[in-house]
Amino acid sequence: MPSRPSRERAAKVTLNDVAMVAGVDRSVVSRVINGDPNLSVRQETRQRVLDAIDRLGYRPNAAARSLRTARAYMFGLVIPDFANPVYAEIIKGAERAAGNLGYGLMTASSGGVQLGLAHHLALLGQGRVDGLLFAGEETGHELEQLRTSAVPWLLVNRRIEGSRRYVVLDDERGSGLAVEHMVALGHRRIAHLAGPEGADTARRRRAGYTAAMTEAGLNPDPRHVVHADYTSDGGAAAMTALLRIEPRPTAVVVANVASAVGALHTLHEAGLSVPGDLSVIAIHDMPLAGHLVPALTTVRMPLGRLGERALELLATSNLTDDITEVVTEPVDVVVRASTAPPR
Amino acid sequence: MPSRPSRERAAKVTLNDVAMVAGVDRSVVSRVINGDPNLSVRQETRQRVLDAIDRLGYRPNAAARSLRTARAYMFGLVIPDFANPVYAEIIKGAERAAGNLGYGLMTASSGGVQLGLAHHLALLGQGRVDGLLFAGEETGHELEQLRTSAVPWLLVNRRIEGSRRYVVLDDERGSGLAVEHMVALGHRRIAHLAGPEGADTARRRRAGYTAAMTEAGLNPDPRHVVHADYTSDGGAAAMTALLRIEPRPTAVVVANVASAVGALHTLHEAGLSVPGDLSVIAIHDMPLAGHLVPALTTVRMPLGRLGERALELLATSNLTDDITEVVTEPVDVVVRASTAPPR
DNA sequence: TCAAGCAAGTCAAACGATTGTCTAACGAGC
DNA sequence: GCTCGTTAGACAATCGTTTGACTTGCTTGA
Repeated sequence: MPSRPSRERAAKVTLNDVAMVAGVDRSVVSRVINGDPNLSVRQETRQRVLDAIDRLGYRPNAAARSLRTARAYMFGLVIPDFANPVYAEIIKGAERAAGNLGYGLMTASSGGVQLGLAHHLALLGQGRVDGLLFAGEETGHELEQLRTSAVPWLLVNRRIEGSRRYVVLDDERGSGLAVEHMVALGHRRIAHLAGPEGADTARRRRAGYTAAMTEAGLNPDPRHVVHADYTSDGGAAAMTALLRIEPRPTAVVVANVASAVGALHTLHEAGLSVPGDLSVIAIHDMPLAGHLVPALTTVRMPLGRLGERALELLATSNLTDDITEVVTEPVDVVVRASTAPPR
Repeated sequence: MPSRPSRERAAKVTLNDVAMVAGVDRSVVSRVINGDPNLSVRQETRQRVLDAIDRLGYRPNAAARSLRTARAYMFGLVIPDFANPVYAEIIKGAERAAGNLGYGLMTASSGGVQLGLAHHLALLGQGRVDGLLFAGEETGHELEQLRTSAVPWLLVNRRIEGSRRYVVLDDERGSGLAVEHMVALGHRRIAHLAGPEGADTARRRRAGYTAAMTEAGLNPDPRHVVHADYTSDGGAAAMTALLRIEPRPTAVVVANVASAVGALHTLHEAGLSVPGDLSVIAIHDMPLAGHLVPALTTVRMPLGRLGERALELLATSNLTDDITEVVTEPVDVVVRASTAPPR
């Protein structure tokens, strides 16, 4: 009868221990575990090995395995801030893709600890992960360090000057659709509450806004573009600034949901009705949007797919390959209650 | 002049390579890097070593180091869902604490991939991390597996039957304060929009609600306690149910912010005013709360401190120690616009 | 002059797993 | 009875670091 009884101590059990108990060489145990096709064993021996593993509660040592095989079966993802729900979607997508490939994914944030990229590279060094995804706010200067690193890396959701390894979304199209939605409703004075001036995503969304305005035959008033920092506070402040402009815009395309939350709050405080006095649309969709007051119309971007694709590319690329991909999957407008024709 | 020029290839550089270039034994390089006090070396030699490291772009191999020292200088944290902002605060706290101790923290989610704890244990096995924090939704059954694991672990923000290793917040006090706030405003029919029935945090918050109601001489109507699942959708549905009760409560203590978002939305749809018709307070504070419409009164709980403390305890505990700590740090009411005296 | 002491390193054995190469035993075929 | 081919597993090198023990050549004190 196979030994079902409780496994033993939590002490360190190695391949050698298992081999002793099973009465075989440790190489046999290793091959049994890994299903090595070169191994031939009797069924009975194999069972002895499996029983020993079970009874001792053996767990392979990841460090030893990584050292020997030069693979960690683990990828890393560095994001700026866990509180930003945009990254949650990206992480989920990347985790899904990693799981499908039989890998794990570990995420760390660069924002909290002010130690920067160098810290992460030191920690993640070699041997800990097989590749690194950066969805962060690293400067070009910091990325310089990546060049001397032996682990494959890839920028997610942002490009950086001089880098030829990135995956991004079609942000131009995202804000373009937002503008088109407003235009279709009959708006002509459409403002843009943009992201931080330095950010690549903000730049691309702004470009999409401008292009779509021009395409619609509207000449965007330069005062109608204000920058915020992708936070609720920033969005609130920027909206306050927008409200001072005469004539006031009748619609605003907000660069992300967090800013839109702040913007809606400002409008409420100012006694303005949405969408009565002003229509609001934001880039990126997420569950929160549907529950805001009023429910927020958004442009749904394939953030999960972005994370997924980034990981796939990372897993299959050489360190020296160029990777410059735009994930164009579905981008569409989710119409809710915050947009309507102008009065 | 020290060699400033560009570092070289991204190929694999080992301690041996550095030793060759510097003309010393690899043990010297190792000791220089790690600041071994037993080493005595001439300043000039040390500099040769440092130059070689710099020139070759050497980065220590984490796997080899972990294998040899049996320490990974890395902790792991498993959460159920990155989209839940409550965990963001916990993660940040834990990352901070890890950084202070010279460790890294890697976070993974258990929810996305439906592989469960076993998968994570296999991946994180031995040698990859020095300890594991679980802020998740593991069942007691799953935790059984932890018992055979050699890596120290700790439950965060939840207890589980039979486990003596956890850190939690004072959730009783949190919802107690919420009730007291409502009572102080003059409310008497105070409902509780609770969390999922099975969840430990929900149970404790509910207990705090009941105790505070009793303490205030109010006999809580059992129909005034409804359960939701900590999501916006759940909160919306539960609020709908609450509104059907006669006489209607004048105040509601919501178990978390996500549910409160859904609840506010339901109230808005129902044409009820907050706080005019109903006052709303939620457990946990976060930036979003201040920007909702209306701005949400909350009970601020020290989530960051919880993560921080959990990591500290994990780092300093033996696998066999009991750890049963309640983080009681500041818990206070953040008054915003969603609560007022009853009409 | 000699031993002791110190400075400046060197040597080599681990850590735990993987994997290419070997070997012993056995049965089949002639 | 002998060779050959399999089967079933054993052997041992290796991955890159760390670290206790050891060596070598000087200096110093008596």
